Amino acid sequence: MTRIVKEPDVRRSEILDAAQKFFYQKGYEQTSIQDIISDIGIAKGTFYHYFSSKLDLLDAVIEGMLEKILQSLEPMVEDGELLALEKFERFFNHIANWKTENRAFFLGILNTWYKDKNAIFRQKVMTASAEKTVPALTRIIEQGIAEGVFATECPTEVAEIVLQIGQSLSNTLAKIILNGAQYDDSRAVIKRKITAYQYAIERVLNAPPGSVKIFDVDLMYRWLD
Amino acid sequence: MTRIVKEPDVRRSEILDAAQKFFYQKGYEQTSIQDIISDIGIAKGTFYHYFSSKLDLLDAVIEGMLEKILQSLEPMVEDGELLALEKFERFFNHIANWKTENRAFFLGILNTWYKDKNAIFRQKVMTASAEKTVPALTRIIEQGIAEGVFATECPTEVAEIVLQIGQSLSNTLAKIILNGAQYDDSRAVIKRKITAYQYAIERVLNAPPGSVKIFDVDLMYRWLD
DNA sequence: CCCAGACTGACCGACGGTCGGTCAACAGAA
DNA sequence: TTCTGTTGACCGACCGTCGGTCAGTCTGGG
Repeated sequence: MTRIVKEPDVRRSEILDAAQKFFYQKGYEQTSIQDIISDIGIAKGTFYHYFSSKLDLLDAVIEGMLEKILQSLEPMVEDGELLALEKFERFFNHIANWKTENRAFFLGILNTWYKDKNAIFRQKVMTASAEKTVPALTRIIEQGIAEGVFATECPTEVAEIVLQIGQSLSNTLAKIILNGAQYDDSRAVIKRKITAYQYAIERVLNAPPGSVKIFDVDLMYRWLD
Repeated sequence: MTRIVKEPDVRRSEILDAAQKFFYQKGYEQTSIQDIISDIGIAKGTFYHYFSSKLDLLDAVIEGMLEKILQSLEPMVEDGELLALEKFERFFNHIANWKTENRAFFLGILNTWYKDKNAIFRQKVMTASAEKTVPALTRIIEQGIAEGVFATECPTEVAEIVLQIGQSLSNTLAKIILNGAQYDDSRAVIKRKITAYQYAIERVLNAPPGSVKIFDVDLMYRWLD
């Protein structure tokens, strides 16, 4: 076959982009390296010239995904004008909005995402995003303590727990949406879950009752179709 | 080869037991069906006579694991004498003690358990144990509300969150133990994590400060060797 | 005697990963 | 300028392993 040489950075990005596409489409396990190299037209050996293993590729893909989100989050966290509660709200809304903007895309992903076989991908993304996000959230919490709206002696640990609760809520809601068509009371369930989880976050932060408004119930309703 | 016929239940248990053994030893992904059938001396076809797939086997193994624990937990939950706070404490200590009793066994598992490749197993056990445990914990929380020590309008959701925080703490501690030898301040970190996570659970339950004593710091120290 | 169903193991396709080798670009010596 | 050695991007046949299939064999209870 004709031999095509490209800049290593370009090649690497090609592989990464194709991989990300397939991981979203079919999940990590279900995507074969053959899928990726056929798609962009390179040989098996070329792939292994850039990545030492399939797991290595997965790590690189996830790193790339998170880098984008973190960069878009950073200026808001560093903003000197915003109050901690506002930052806290935007922090979570940022992700929710991003998901909503790519609604069709995410609905397509949802099924793949929660397949048993996709556990590695799901789990890696969750722990990686938690790890990468904790420092920023910790700073927001510390600011909140200084402003007197939060109260904790362990901001980092509270950040970990808050993120955990948030992820847990996301998972719960996602599963409701997946089975949503089956039940009439989906709306009620969603509302109760959001209220309860949000309240729990408030409690963990020792924030004044009703001060934490992180999740938009109406926004979530719109996913039920 | 000589043909050996056994009672279906016996055969099934044989497979289940061997599978569990290997899953603990090598993890789910790293265990091949060949490993299992070689160990107990049956043919490939026999395996697929009892289980439709490797994933089906995994589900069965996990179900078996959880059934044992839940059964040993049930009488305590139903006990009419115990206070909710006592039940709550025992609920979590039961698991911690079980792990401590099988210390050597668990230390051996730890490495396997947190391997990337073992994500499916880990994740399935965690979600399954959460799902199976929520009802019992919900009842304890409801009892606590009746006794005036807890306060929530959504006991089930709080149960979910509490378990989530507990699992999160377990994971954090396990990772500290795994890398424990590297750091001097492991003890301090463990203490801070336990304190913070336990306090968070207290807050979520709206329990009186210091009333929830779920995790034993000294017990955890002993894992550092 | 017969047959449901427990049991067998050769076989299959797909997959992750390896390896010997090709070839263009380039640097520096002649 | 021309020759030559080195580098590293690229190629694809090949390998071992794995989950899963299937046509067929054996056997105990009715």
